Amino acid sequence: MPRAVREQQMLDAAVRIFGQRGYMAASMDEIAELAGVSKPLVYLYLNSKEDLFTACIRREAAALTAAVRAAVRPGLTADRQLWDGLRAFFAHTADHPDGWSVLHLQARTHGEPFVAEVAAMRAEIVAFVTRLVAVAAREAHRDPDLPEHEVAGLAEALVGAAESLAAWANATPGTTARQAATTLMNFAWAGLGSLMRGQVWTPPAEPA
Amino acid sequence: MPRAVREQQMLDAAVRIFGQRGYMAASMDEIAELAGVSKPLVYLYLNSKEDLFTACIRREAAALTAAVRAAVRPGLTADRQLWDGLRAFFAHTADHPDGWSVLHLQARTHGEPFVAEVAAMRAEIVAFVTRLVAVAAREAHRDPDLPEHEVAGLAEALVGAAESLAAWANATPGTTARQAATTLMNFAWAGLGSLMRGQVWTPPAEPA
Amino acid sequence: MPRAVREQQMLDAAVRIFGQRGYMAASMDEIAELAGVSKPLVYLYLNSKEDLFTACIRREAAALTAAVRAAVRPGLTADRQLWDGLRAFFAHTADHPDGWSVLHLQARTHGEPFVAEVAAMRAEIVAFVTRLVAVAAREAHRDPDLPEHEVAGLAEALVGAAESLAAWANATPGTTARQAATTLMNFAWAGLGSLMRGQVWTPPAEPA
Amino acid sequence: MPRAVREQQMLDAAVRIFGQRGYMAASMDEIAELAGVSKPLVYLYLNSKEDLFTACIRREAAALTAAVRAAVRPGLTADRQLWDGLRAFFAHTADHPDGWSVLHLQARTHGEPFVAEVAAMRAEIVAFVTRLVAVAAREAHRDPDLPEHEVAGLAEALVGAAESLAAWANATPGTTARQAATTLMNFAWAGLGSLMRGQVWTPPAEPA
DNA sequence: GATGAATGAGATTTCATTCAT
DNA sequence: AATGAATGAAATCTCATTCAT
Repeated sequence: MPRAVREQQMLDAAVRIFGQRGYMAASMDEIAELAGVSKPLVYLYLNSKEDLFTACIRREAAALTAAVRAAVRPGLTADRQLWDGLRAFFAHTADHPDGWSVLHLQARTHGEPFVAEVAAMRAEIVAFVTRLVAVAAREAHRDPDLPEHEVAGLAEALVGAAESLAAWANATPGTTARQAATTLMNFAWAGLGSLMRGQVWTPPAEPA
Repeated sequence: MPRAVREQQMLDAAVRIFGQRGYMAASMDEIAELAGVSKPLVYLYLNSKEDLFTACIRREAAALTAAVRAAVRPGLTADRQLWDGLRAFFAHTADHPDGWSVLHLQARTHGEPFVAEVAAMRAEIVAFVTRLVAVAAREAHRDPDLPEHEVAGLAEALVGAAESLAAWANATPGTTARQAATTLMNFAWAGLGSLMRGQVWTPPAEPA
Repeated sequence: MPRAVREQQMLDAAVRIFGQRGYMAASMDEIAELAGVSKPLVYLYLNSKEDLFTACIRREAAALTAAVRAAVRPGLTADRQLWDGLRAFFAHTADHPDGWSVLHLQARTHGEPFVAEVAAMRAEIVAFVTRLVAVAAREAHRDPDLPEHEVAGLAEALVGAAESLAAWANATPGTTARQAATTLMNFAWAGLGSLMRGQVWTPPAEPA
Repeated sequence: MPRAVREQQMLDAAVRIFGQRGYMAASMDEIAELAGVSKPLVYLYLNSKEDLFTACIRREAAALTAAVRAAVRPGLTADRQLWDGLRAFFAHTADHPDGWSVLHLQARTHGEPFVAEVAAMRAEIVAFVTRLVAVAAREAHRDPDLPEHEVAGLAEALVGAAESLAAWANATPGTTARQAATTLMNFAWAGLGSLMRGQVWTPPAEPA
């Protein structure tokens, strides 16, 4: 059996085990067994547990961003782009729960190298959302512009909300990607719209 | 030295080590050493690594919910309650990064018993937020009511956004709890307000 | 059982196994079994295979130099000091063949850290012999002095001859430490004496 | 490429790796790679790691003895034969450090089969030196003859001194084969000469 | 003649956990 | 109440060796 095929089988198995058990609790024995190969072969192809985990992160991150990118058509309006992207995001995470667990849970809890790996992907998504918010602001002729730091915070909040809803949708039976996306669009787009019209929420004055 | 004090010292050490290394990478040796006691004593008081971790989760969850509860005054308006709660949340997570790491990262990545433990706390917070959304709907005389499933999704999204902002605020120097809360209120309250006024975002029709 | 005692038992076992099998072929399992303890205890006390081997080298080197030093009385003539030292050397290596194997064979074949460790001991012995040669030269009123580089080479040769004879004596039944020492003294002291009297061996001229 | 050539390339690589890493630390992978062939080919030609190491020992031993033998002309005086042999020995070991490491260090530290292999070569050299000592005794008309056991010990000591000086000369920059040979001749030949004239070193009487 | 693919066995090391005192 | 001493079990990783082609 050619090497490339075997390697994908190993990554499949590794994503499943890492996603369910976590990085440290996963054992190379178990991964090799699930992949249907011997342990030395895993080491021959993937070098070490750390490299194997990194390879999983990269593959799953690439798959997720590819799915989102494929769904978004740059010519459309900002809200339509966001809607399409969100649906693709929720659909992909629902279809690949172990991959999503690797990216969202496992990779972020096990030390710098992995955190950096997944942070790169997340930064890409946050940048995409930030771009959409800016486009929306332009479309709404907002004046003056939103401060940059504020935009970053908003994008961060939106992405966090999406991540959280992905887990919730997966755990709540009968919740489709379409519904999750609708909920988030209702929540976010109206909020953004209000912001664009200058309707900010003013915090109460601090007591002396 | 009385037992209760020793036990708290052990939990302090355990939260620090678990929060920084993760559940599996943390060693009982290191925890005992940091607590300044011998390992058998840790076992005498806390039984096992699993029990010790569970005790950590419970203590940190109780501390976080207590901090939020103490900040919220039931008599005030819904937005004021949410604002006060968010500020308390961001302040507490910023002040107890290891405890927050245990709750938000570690406990959710290491198997059922711990996931269930932290899910209970999260459910409590989501219920609190859900109550606030319902109150807001009543205050806005919204008619007809938002469907229950939709409210749950909104609360979930809001909590997720808050969790995400907590991590972002901790990682971005110069971002205070007050700023994080303001950003989130701007994002969320305006969105909720629009929703209350019936301004929903309508998804495009599916292609046949 | 107190720690110090157990540690010596482990070193005894380790010297035996290392001496017979070599550093790499020796397994920690075998050493632990011979010492009558579990493997983790060996690691608890001695840290690692490398540290354990280093500890063996140090202990055996200290024992050998102590034996030689104890036998030499500084007040006596140079030839008497050499004779006493050699007898102690041959006796000790005959009594501790595994220790001698560790020092002479194993430590010198397994990488820098160990080579350096045993080189320190050897340097001490070579220095002692060099001192004796210098004393002998003074006693013989040799004039002019032997060049320094030449003295170093002589000491090196003498120590090498002794090391070689130690192995030979151990492998040849019926050869006592006294006999080995006599052979070497006959060989070396006469040679030194001739040198002192200026009877050098002159190499033939090189052909052009 | 003809088999004999390939085999020599493999042995070249093996001697280098064995000489630098030691028998156990050397991996067949590395040897095959350095030889520029695949691992199965090494097994096809040389059978096993043990056989490969044995082949290395035999080749290097043959090369060393051949070099010495080629330098010695039987018709000359005993001291001239010794001098020529020593110079060839020091030159060869300096030119082939990995081969010398295999013979002098590695082969003697890794169990019976290899020890026996190299002992055979050493015995040949000792026999050659023994013959020279006997010739020298005849030339000096010594009477009575040196006891056989004593001659064996002297030859052993001389060979050991040479081995030791070889390592010393290699490690001391600026020391040529000629210088090492001169040092050893001065040390040894004068000693032998004295012995031949009956000037033995008499050990002190044992105390009761 | 030559190799890519594959593995059984065993190496060092770590860790949660328990006695005896 | 507290601990020094000790271990069974399992982790990652390496290596000599063999097929099928």
